[in-house]
Amino acid sequence: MPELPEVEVVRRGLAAHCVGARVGAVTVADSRSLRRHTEGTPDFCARLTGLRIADIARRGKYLWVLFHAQPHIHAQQAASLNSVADPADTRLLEDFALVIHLGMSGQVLLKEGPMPAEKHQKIVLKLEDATDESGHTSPLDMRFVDQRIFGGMFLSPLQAVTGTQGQPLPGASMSVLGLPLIPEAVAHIARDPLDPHFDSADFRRRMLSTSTGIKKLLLDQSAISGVGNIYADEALWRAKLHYAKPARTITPQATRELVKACQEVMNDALTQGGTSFDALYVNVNGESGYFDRSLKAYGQAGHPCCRCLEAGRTSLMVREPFGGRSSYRCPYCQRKPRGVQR
DNA sequence: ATCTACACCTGACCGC
DNA sequence: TGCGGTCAGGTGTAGA
Repeated sequence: MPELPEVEVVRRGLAAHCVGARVGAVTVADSRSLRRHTEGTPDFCARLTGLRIADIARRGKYLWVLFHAQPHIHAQQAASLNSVADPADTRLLEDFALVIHLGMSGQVLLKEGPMPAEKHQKIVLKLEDATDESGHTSPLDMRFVDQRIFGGMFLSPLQAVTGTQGQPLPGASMSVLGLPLIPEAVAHIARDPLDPHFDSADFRRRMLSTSTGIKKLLLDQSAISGVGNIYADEALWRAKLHYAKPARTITPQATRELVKACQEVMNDALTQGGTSFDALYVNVNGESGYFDRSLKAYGQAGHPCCRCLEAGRTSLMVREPFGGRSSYRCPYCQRKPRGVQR
């Protein structure tokens, strides 16, 4: 299941190979992957064809591709700036972005054209002038593959943002004519804990203004983004917090430790997931090696809590229903708060 | 207004 | 062997 670290691995792979490439033919094999593109498949294909990729950005689990403005628009913008039209000027971008969400099972693969189609291949963008492993330019397919079709692609207008939402994103220029921009569809997403401009004061305000439990808030992408069910359980285990502890009862110190736990667990996953894209293949299916080796809570029901084991105790991790899904915790380290049903 | 419930999907797995 | 039921779970929205 792709959460923030997996999406960032994809972003880095795409940035390395696709920036500077030009979009050729666009093929949509399954329009359900364009569910969120309300203008329809032909519009999607027509607007992308011919654009040159300027950058790849990410916030939380959302990923998006920025394009250089097409030549005639570029010339208009340059004229209004009273400057020389320079096609290499990355400030001059198309006014929409290609937004990608991997959902539960989405992958973005980069393959050389003749390779056989993947089983659940939904959308293919032919790229000219992509960058191969040896740094040379070559044609490449960007393939969106998605078994369960919870993810998808769509075009979303770029809009100006202000305040901390307007600080630059890591690893990607998002500025057009000096204005910070973000796709409309992503504007409600909070900055993630690996973002240098993550707004911890705002997250704290959200904690104090709700009556819900802490895990629910961790999964709320408008409060803190990039955290899914797996990393929420891992972070709560590291911070020794019960998932149902009311967020407003958590101390400022414990809040800092929880945010730090989110950062650490996702950085660990990023370090391990980031090792696997030496081939011309952007690894994206959330089953990086991290899953097998390093999970301390998620999926560990019946196994000893390793922190308790080190302290000479034997507590077995438990799985409990949580909002129609599952939550994993140590019954000793993550005690149920008083007054909480479950 | 805020919160809950469900729809969207496919494949693996389990019990009969 | 097969077949129905359950689970996995991020997101947006309809409904309470």
